[in-house]
Amino acid sequence: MRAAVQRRTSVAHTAMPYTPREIEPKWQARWMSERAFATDHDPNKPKFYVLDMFPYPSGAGLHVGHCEGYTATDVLARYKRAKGFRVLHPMGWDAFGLPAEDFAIKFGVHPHDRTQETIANFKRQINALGFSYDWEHEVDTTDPNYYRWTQWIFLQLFKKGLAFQDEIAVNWCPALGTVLANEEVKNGRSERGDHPVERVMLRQWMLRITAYADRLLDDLEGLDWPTSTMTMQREWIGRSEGAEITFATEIAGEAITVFTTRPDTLFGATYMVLAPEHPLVGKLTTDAQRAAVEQYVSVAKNKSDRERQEALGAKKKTGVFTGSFAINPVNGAKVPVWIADYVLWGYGTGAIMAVPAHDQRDYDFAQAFSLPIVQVIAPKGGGAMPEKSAYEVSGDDAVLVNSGAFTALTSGEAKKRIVAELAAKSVAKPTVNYKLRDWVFSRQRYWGEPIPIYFPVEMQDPSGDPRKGDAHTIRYDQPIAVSEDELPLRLPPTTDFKPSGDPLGPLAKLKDWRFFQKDGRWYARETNTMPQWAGSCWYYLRFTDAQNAERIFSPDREQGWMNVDLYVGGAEHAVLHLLYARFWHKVLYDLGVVTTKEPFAKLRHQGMVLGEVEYTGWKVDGEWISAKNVGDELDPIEERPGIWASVKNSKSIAQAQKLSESQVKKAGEGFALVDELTTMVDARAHKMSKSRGNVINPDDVVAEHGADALRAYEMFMGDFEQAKPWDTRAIRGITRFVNNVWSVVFEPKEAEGDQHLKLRHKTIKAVGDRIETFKFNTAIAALMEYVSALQAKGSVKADREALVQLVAPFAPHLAEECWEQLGHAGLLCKAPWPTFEEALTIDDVLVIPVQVSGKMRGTVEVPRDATEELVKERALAMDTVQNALIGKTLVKVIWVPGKMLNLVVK
RNA sequence: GCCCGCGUAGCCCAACGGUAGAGGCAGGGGAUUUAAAAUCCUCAGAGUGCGGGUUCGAGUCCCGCCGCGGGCACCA
Repeated sequence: MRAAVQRRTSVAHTAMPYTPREIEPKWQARWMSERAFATDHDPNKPKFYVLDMFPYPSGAGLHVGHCEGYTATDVLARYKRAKGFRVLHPMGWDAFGLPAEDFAIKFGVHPHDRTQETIANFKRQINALGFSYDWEHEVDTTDPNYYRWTQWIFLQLFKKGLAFQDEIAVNWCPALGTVLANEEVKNGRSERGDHPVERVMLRQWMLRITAYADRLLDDLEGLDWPTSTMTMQREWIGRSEGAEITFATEIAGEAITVFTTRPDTLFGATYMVLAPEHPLVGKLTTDAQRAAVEQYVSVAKNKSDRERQEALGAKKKTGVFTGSFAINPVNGAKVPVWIADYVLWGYGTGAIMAVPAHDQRDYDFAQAFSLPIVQVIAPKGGGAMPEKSAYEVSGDDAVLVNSGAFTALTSGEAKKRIVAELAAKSVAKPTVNYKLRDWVFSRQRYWGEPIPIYFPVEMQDPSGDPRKGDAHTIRYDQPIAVSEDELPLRLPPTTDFKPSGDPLGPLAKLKDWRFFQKDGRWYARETNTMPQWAGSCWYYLRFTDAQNAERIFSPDREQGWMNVDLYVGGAEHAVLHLLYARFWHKVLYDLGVVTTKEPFAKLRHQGMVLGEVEYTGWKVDGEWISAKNVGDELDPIEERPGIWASVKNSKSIAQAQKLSESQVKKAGEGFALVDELTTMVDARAHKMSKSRGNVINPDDVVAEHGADALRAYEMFMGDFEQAKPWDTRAIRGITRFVNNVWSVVFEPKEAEGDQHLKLRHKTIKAVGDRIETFKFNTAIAALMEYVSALQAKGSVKADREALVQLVAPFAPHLAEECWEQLGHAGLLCKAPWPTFEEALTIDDVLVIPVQVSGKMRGTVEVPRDATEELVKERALAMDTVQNALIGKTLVKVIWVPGKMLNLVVK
């Protein structure tokens, strides 16, 4: 009998189990068939444009890091829809770029085909997570209907003189077969692939982003962006105010102009330095010095950025004297002119006045070559000067010394006066400089947007054919825009994508495409393509009207949706993508194509999702050593058994040994071997990487726990913007939570009366507030509390409905299934957000902490509107308070209404 | 070297300047089970990296350090 009852109970449980594997596809299919997330363009509703940084669809598929950002935007999108907003929540593909092309070279699959495969896989993964994207607004940067407009924008840049060609020293990466933007080079190596980069002179397309430097800087003001990102953009633009000052030389008619931010230190300029590339180098070099100078210049020019970097690390400065002198315009002093590669040709005028007393770099150089150091600035009101370094203080805290008529002025005042005096003699002018350089916009690869430009071809023999290799000259100096009605200029089909080492790129090999005849004349197309950044510079605009076949987008749509209300993506794009997109946006604004000055009103970066916490012990020759004796990790080598590192203060190599939790024990601040408590081990989470083997694949998590659990877990892990480790065990907590929500709805326990009324209203308020403030982890914590209460004490229907609605943004499939169970025929994602009454979120009885001189002595329970008198009276009635008052005099009472009481005694 | 962020129970993380604990993981005990898993109940656990300061009161604000992570790096 008993067994029979048991069985029946267990049957009742299994009759309606929570099976994400079934309900998730069910609701995904329903959402799709009902076009549940089709964008509502109703202008009478408030708008909310919530955007993810669209991904490059890599072959590796979606990453749990993507999921975090996409879940956050999806939570907001679903929440805002429920709050009555019309929401634009699109997704697309930043699909041009090197990996597909490299894959093509390796496996012979056309980049287009490969890209479509990887897009399909990404889309499958995204849909499996139940994100509410409107695929009717999808864009693909490699689609000719999209890049047609990327090319159109390029032509507008060209017509405005913002796209131009230049012969410049570029970062040529032989391994990648292309040039790279300055931004794509780190420590003299390519950011992508970590290959060496060389400096070579090449004809390049450039975009004049520097013309927008001030606006890119000024318009940051007022954006709701992370301060760190704003700071990085400001520093990247690097606006710096100073003056250009001209020094006469010994050669008539040849003067050296320098840029300085410290004209107040002019009396301390004891030598000058020209960059090795400076055009005056040859003229100023004396015969006696010529051999040495030529030697130095040729070495410097061939130095890779990597080598320059290493020289910087060593703090060793190199240089050579030209043999000639310049005249300091402020005091007529003769100063020697040197050449050194610590002066950059690309910044300012490529020449400096060196003030070793007040600039550390000049100081180091002067020390190395025994050049004079003259102090001209001192701390205001006396004070210590550094003994072995430059004194770099300026402004009102520093005054001039040894500076003729300007002595005793503050540094700030002297800057103005000296420039004014020299300006009157036309040897100085106030100048602003930027670190920002113009943007190198051409790439020598196949898989990118063709640049819609062609050039006249001059044939040596007028009847010759350049396609056959007949002698000809391409007039690169006469670029012609492809007519707008001929766009898109399609990428020609080919099977040969291999970079040839030829800076013209693979397209140059397609002679039938490259050369064409018009009105009896030959022309040659530009064979470089655009960089991957191009497509992402304006995709957020196309999203508003992705299927428009006639124009880039309709003005109605642009005005109806821009600017982006919330933009979410990785901090790695803090400078590059965000700066480039802002630049294009401003150009489009000037053209009247868009109506907002800035594209992204609010920006948030998701924190990195790290791998699981790992315990790592270190061994040298089979013996354990403490982790603190281990130096830097060595460069990763594929397929090695452990990770290797140098050992501090020795030539030994340590090998990493992965340890299980049972092999380690907490010891003081860190962890040690359980058998050897003095040997410390590393306990930390590492970045997910293939080589470390700690990558979590979302597909696996969905298969095991379901999409809702993955979504909710990603939101629960910790602060959205902070890095946090993955914890496979901790997902269980979320799985339990999801199950609990399920059982509250499917195995309801009726409560006697609406006993959760206040908790319900508090929870509705809390979840809404926390979604809006990006505190998703605490929103879920509030829901966990609520669900626990409903499980423990039973619920009424209003509880169950509120719970399901509040859970919906995080676990939408579960919520839809529950909503249906609660008797609703329509979709939950179409239902309005629950409301709360403020009065019901406030407690009637308060527990007031009582302190005596700041120390906790207990609490008193009082009505919500209790006065100070009442609380004080009850507090004084407590023994713990009385004991603390013995022998003391009450001098002050701090009463924070509704919060706490503090009795201050002496 | 400079800039930014972060250091709170074994772990992940909460906490308008006002009772250090919301939530989760792991752990102990118990219930259920032939057993295990799952589930439920329950218990315990830190004084907030270190040193100063401001305050009636500091995890929170200020100063100086240490550690971790990220970014920048000869920009005159």
